[in-house]
Amino acid sequence: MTLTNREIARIFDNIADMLEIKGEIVHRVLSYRRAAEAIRETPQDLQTLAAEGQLQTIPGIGKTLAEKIEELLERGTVDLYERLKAEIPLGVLDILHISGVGPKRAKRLWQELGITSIEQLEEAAKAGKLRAMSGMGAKSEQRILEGIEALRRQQTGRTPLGIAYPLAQEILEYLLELDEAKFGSVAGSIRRARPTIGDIDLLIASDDPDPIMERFVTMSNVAQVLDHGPSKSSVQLHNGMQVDLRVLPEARWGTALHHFTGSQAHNIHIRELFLKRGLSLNEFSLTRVESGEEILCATEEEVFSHLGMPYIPPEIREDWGEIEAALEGRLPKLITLEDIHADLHMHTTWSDGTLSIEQMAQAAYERGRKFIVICDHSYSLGVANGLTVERLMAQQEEIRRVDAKMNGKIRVFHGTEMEINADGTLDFPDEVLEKLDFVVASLHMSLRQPREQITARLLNAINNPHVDLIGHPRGQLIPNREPADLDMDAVFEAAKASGIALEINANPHRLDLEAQYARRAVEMGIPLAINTDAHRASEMDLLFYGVMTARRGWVEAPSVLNTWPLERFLEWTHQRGR
DNA sequence: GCCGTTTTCGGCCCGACTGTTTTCAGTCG
Repeated sequence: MTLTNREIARIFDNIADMLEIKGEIVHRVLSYRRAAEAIRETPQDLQTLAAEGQLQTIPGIGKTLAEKIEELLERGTVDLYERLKAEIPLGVLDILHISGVGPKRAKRLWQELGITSIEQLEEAAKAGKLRAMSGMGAKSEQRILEGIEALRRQQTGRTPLGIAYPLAQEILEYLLELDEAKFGSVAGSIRRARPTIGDIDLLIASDDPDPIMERFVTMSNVAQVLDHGPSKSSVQLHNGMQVDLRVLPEARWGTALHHFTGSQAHNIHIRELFLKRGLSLNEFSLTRVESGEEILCATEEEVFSHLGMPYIPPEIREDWGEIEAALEGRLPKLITLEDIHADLHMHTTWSDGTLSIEQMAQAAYERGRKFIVICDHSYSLGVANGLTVERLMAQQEEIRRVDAKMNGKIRVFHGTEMEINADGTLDFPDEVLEKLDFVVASLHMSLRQPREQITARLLNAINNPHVDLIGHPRGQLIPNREPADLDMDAVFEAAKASGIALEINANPHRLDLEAQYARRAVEMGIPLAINTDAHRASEMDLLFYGVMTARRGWVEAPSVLNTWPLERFLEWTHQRGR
């Protein structure tokens, strides 16, 4: 059983933590952390890359780490890790996750008090044993206990974007009600549209921060105030989420928003470029290193312009090549919400939706869609009241009737979201599929099959000439269900060969394909579709999550079926054998 | 441990808040 990318990343993170506790130089530690992060973001399997000798093409992976990855793939572990584990109990690493405990304290707690678990630490803190250590007092003890509580409130590590984003907007709007607050923005990973969010970052422009900070730390949903200063405050909410608020003067907005949007890797790269030009960048300004002269930037555009760059959209600020692209004038023209005028995957009461065909058509029309495809489930998905062939054909009559009734305001087409069964078979035979306007095929069941089996299932659907689109290809549910163990390289190769499209499912619980896979699909010339998979009218409003995900994947409008004029869309489905 | 339009060796982004340190270390983002 070879290790997955995620498991290898986790081992590198553990190695980084242990090296840090040992007091290893910080840059060696950071190398492991950066490598772990890069591995998590890599859409290809490390195994494949290793076989091709391509591991060092991953940024942050050099000769040494490439060898360690190869050893991990072969043996399941690596000498360094084994030696470190023999030296430092793994429980000490758990303690590191407590807010207020870093490597230095974790090491002293372990070595001076023999504490190797969160439970032991809690017991010692409650017994007042921590204050015996130099540099630790009663307040530190209390803070650690609060940190343990905070960790327990935080049940799952990261929060889905679909929960964090509306919450962040709500808090921001509440704070902006104050006259002292001129304007504000959500920043951090929400602004970059990461599918899951660690904490909420908010930024407000003001010359008088105190009342804003006061309103922030006294919000009714605050469980605990973590920091409370004039420029930065942090709280933890009752739901476990941490929210950071920064307040800065309007004249410094550009540098501030850029700084707090990140990513950290992007910021570091940008700052290095500035340093080479004799400029130091922080959240307040640019500073000429020699003269100390300050240059204020009120907009992000100004920040980039001082490097001779165009504006880089936040969704692609991950140091995945956007800085080089900006310098060379080849930034993508990212797709926008306005580019989309069709939705090719939605449900009705015929299967598990809540509205009739006509109601969904009307709701889509009200949201400016020019055409939609009704794709209800097929019969093998019994829990969703999937359609038999007979009901499917009856549905077609109803769809034709509604399409006629809409009188050209919006076109309504007939499709299916056909089940790809556990044995790889499809629910409808070719002669049925031929009668439909559009065919989506999706995996819902037996998602934990071994890689070869589940990949073969999906390839069977991809290779069927009547299937136009694979719905939510990897089958993940954010935050709790991992994607299926698919050989994505094989999936992309097959999709390329068959000319099929792949979906970016806009529902924030799915966001599937994720950005890095969407980017790879586009690079290979595979068309995409961004669909809401709506089961009710309100879910049509989640389309922007799909668009943000696409933007993260450097996707441009021409690659996306939903941006095409109707004639071109119909032509494309025709060419696919209809 | 990575990496190279100043470098294959010697660098590696930058600042806020807290607590207990009488001048700063630790932690965090």
